[in-house]
Amino acid sequence: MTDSAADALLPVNFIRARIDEDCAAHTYGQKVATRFPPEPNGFLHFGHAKSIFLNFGIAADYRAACPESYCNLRLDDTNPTKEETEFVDAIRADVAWLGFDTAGREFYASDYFERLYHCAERLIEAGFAYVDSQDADALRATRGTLTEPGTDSPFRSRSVAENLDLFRRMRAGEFPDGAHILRAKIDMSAGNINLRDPAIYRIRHAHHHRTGDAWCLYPMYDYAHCVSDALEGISHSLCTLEFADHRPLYDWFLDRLADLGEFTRPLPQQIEFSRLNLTYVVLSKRKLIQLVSEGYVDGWDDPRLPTLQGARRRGYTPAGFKLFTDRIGISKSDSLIDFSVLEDCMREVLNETAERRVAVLDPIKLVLTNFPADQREPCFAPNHPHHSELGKREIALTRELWIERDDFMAEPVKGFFRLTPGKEVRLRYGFIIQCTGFTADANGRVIEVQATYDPDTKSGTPGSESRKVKGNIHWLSVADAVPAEIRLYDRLFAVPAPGARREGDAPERDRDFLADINPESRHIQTGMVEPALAQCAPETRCQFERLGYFVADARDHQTGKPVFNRTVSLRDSWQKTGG
RNA sequence: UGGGCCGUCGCCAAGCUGGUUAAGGCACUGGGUUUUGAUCCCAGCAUACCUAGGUUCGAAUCCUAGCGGCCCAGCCA
Repeated sequence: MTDSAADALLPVNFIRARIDEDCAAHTYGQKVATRFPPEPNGFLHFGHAKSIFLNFGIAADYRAACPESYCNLRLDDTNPTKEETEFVDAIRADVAWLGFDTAGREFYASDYFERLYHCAERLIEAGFAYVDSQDADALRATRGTLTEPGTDSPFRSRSVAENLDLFRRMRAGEFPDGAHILRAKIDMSAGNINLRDPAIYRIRHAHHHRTGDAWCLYPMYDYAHCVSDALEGISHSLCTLEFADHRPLYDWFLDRLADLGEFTRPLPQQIEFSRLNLTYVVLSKRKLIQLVSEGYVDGWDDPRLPTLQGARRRGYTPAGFKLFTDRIGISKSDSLIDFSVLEDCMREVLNETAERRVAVLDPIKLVLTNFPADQREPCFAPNHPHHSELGKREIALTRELWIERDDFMAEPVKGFFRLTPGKEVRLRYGFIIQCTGFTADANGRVIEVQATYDPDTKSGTPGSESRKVKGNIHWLSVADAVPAEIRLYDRLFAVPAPGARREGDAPERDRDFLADINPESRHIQTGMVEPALAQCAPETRCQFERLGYFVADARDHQTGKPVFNRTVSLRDSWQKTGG
């Protein structure tokens, strides 16, 4: 039970329990083989991250017990009208970003077109498939409904010879799109609609991103997927719950093909788990496409989008996603994870790894009236409070400083313990100061705060600890601070379930998810940052002390012209309590 | 009288070949540390497992009947 500490850290779920048995019994020899099979018709989103860590994670973990284990990246490109190379490249990059090397393990369903075709002929020869010449409307009309059985096609009893001839001519390009399809001959009265003679092949005179114009006949998912799994020696084919109804079909194809000698047993087995649902976002491909194409966001990598590319630009980390997927687990129950769980995971990782820096997002000037105008007092700020090995850096304190507008209140509310007239506060890593006054413009807006500092209270000097003040605010010297573009992001949607019906809405009818977009999801402002931040590389992550985690924008940040995106704010129990 | 899946603490989630004090995490609450109202540390947090019956010495775990939720009628994946 307690073999090692490492065992205790491995995720526990029903899928791993199943695999444990197969692995121990060597059902599939010395391997556990999985695959991650996205269709290259869009960008990967947070839901895919769950699947990636599941599939690649299992292959990695089981190598200890079954050394030949692997996970394939398979591009499921069986529909030439929707798929593009651009997406393939993005998918590969995202998988790599999450930490998985797919070198030598990258496959395409389109690589198997010839083999798929061959197997289809075998199926026809064995009487398990036939060419149907009804049009799409007729097919729909004869499929039946959820409660009524379908009816047999008039073409269902064509001879093997005729089926084979037609199928070959379909491949040869003799027929236009839609003229015929190849169907599995199963049972038009099955309660499971997927078994009512499902389509196996359709004619599509279309250019495929990899096979070009070599084919005008393309296999359907249900057929291509299980065969692809078998060809790749997949042992456990993991997919989401909505495919559970397809499992009988998955097994039907493979069983028959195995009987015909095309595959050897044991055959791959499909296991379903529930997909990720997150509050305040949409994870449907259709809706993401709409948000991008209609300009509600700035592109597929907009930091507000739940795409992996967006997350990366937002400053989210692969380790954060790993923590998240471990934390939410794998099961078959419909779950709805609060977005804050993901944010907390990012905070947890960033807290450990991100160096601290100082930035003032909404600056007002603070003048230390008893501080000499020509003096520069060196102060030392540690780069990480828990990791002294990361060193410290010098920041100079001068007479004129920038402080956060929020850190001063002319008339403090109850519980406010930062700067306020007559009160003391510590300038972080500097001195204790006392507020002596402030000046406001004609509109009553504070434009400057005055204070005096106590030279005997410098941080790090003997005795400085003895004087306790509750407030502790960050600051930047006016002389040294560099202006920076700061992009503050909030949730893209204002409600937990975008597009969902709410109380008072007409029944049985969803609202337009676009109406739930949060108009305040992005604020761009100019703040001040410490000089070092103007020199850092794009994608550098750090914590702006007391504010949150930020990342130098991958596209727009330049040396001397800094641009930072807020990844996530720090937790704030002051704001939370309504202060 | 269609088929499939699910229902354990606010959110996740173990357990479900019957016998455990019903794991664990997150959130939350209280206390401690702290020059980030952050972090960190300690403590607390389901006599209860959708409901109602039944079997049993004993049921979250087995049986029956209900209730609730999700998915399926693409020549999409």
